[in-house]
Order: sequence, then structure tokens, then C-alpha cells
Amino acid sequence: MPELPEVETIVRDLAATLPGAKIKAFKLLYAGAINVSLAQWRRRVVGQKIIKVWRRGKQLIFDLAGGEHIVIHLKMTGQLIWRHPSTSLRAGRKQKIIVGGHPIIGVGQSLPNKFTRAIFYFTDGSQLFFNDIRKFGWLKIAAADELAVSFGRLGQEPLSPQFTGKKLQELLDTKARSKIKTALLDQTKIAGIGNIYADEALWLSRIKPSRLVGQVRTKDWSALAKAIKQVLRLSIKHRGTSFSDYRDASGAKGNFIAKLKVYGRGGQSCPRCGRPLSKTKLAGRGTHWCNHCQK
DNA sequence: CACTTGACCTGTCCGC
DNA sequence: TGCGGACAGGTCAAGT
Repeated sequence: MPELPEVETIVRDLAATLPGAKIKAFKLLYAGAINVSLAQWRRRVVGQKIIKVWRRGKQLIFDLAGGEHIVIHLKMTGQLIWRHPSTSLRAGRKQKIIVGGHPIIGVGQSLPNKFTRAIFYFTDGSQLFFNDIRKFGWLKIAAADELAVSFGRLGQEPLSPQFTGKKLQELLDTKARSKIKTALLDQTKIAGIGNIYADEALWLSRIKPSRLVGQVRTKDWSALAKAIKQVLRLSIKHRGTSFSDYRDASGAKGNFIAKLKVYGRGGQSCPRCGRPLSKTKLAGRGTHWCNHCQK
């Protein structure tokens, strides 16, 4: 599910509420959701204060006052939804719901639900729910050195100033015979692009997903880098794409689905040239493009 | 070595 | 209405 714009949206939401919060308790509903025993998890997490919320690629990180880090990957269907007994994360969307017999304010259905895999309880009464239908997502507790090793394997942040056409070419042009879409999805080269935004960025830059990296020219690299930044930024502005399960930290859907040009639109007309969009499988993923205006 | 497939899970949708 | 299969935002390991 969540690619960079969705994770960034959740990070911004949580960064507005979590820093300073102290974890009072932790409830685990699916044992596979964490990387250590529950006893060890609680030993390292409960009593800790969250001092910072940030993102690297598609992963969220809570920095803890004691120096360790909670790292979260939402994979396809993960959600992080924050609730407080008396306040709503986003003004204007308040809605009374009942949790455990106590009325709280939030958006959408009551929590926990049958897909809730873990719950953080904070000393101020607020709660953070980790929901995940498909159970691919995970929470990890990591020391600083483990975090550095794991993030060292991740590629360039596409929204960083260093991410230019030249840089993109340097990163991807090493395997001339691989397909450009496959290369864009390689998290060790670029961190954060997933299936939706790979298709969207390639459409924007008029490059066919199956084009070989070796056939991408200098001006294409520059257009592609620009398209990647453009689509990621625009999606963040619209709070991400809710194709099915993605929700922000208040439980609300993102709005970018209305702005998608090709993803999920196979058979419909190309917004640029009007011809029908193609859909096929590439790199094991559904791939959408316009066979007329993408070369 | 590079690329493809299967596996991990649960849900939805479509054709029969 | 039921059933089987394909497919879904991600990433690994195993197989070719």
C-alpha cells in the first residue's frame, strides 16, 4: 500500500502529536507483527518517550529518548491510526465513536478492529493502532547501529536536493539491460517509489515502462527525475492515494486517486492523447501505460 | 549473474 | 448462491 507520499502523510500527522508522548503500555494482537519477544519488546519500549517521528523511504521511525528506534513498515495494507479521548487529529472531521465503552473522537470506524495487530497506549490517554489486513507489515525495535546498517542499504531519497537527472542516471544506468520500471522499484537505488508512482512518473516523462535502461537518454533521465519529484510532491499535497486500504493517521482516505493518470486505468483513455491505456504485468506487478505517447 | 516465480496473508471481484 | 482463480500499494528467498 503505502509508498513514499502515503508514509510521508502519516509521518507529518504523527509528528504533530507524538513527540513528547510517553508509552504507558503496549498490546500485541498478532505475534508476527514484532521482531522480538513481547517481553523484550515491552522491556525496551514501555516507559520510553517518543522524541521524533520521521521517514526513510517507505519506513517510519519513532526515535526514543533512550536512544533506540521503533521502525515500522506498512507494506501493502498497514495503517497507523492515532486517537485521543478528547481531540481529533484533523479539525473539522470530528466524529464521536465508542472504544471499549468510552466515547472518543476520531474519523471512521471504531478501533480496535479485527485487523488491529498492535496498540500503543500513551500516558496522556491517546492511543496508536497498528492495523494490517494482510499481516505483511511489521514493527521493529532497533538500536542506533542496527538502524544505520539497515538504512545504509537503502537508496537515494527522491525528494532530496541531490536527486537530479544526473544522479538518477548514475544510480540506475549500471544495469543497461534491465527495464526502467524494474529499476525504479529497486529500493537500494531509490527509496520510496512503489508501483503506483513508478507508473505515474513514467507516464509523465513519456517513457514506456519496458524501455531498457540503456535506451534512456540524458534528457529522459532529467525528465524522469523531474516527474518523480512532481508526482510525489503533488500526491503528498493531496494526502496520498487510497486505492483501497490506505488511511492517514486520523483514519481518513487520501485524495490523490482522482489525480492518477494511468494507475488503475487500463482500458480507459489516455489523459494526454485519448487513446486507450494498456495494462500488463511487468516485474511481477500490474503495469499501466500509454502505448502511443510513451516511447 | 540476472531475471522470474513463489511465498508470505487476507480480502474483493469476476466468470462460470 | 457457491466456488475457483486472479489480483491487490511490498519485499524476500528460491528456482531457472
